[in-house]
Amino acid sequence: MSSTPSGSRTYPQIYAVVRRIPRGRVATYGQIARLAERPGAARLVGYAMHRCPPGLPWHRVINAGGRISLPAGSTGALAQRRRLEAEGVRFAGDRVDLKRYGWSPNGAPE
DNA sequence: CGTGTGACGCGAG
DNA sequence: CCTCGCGCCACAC
Repeated sequence: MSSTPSGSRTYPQIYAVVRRIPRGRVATYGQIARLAERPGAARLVGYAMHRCPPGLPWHRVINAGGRISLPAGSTGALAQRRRLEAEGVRFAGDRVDLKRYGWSPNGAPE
């Protein structure tokens, strides 16, 4: 237990965390990495998201700056923003207020 | 079986 | 506000 040989479990773990993000809320890569028991591996989350399987609310994952990481103007970025707005997430310019829409893994029911 | 790399994070200048 | 650089880990070639 203490040493969770997550090893190859890392990806599934990341996906599991992303799936837990409630609708209308967003989580940052670093936060997900931490919840996936891989603190500091934010890049891994990004890597995992790049390979995200279908059915995953990948659009609820943004960077710590509250911005969409995908290249601005790219199809993915536009799709992500559109989905978030469809869930009630408002954008301040090209940024999201994490204080307001940031997901609290501890108990914050929406 | 080694190297590079990437939807990141953050301190410093 | 910006840029620069290091750390980080699994996966692709």
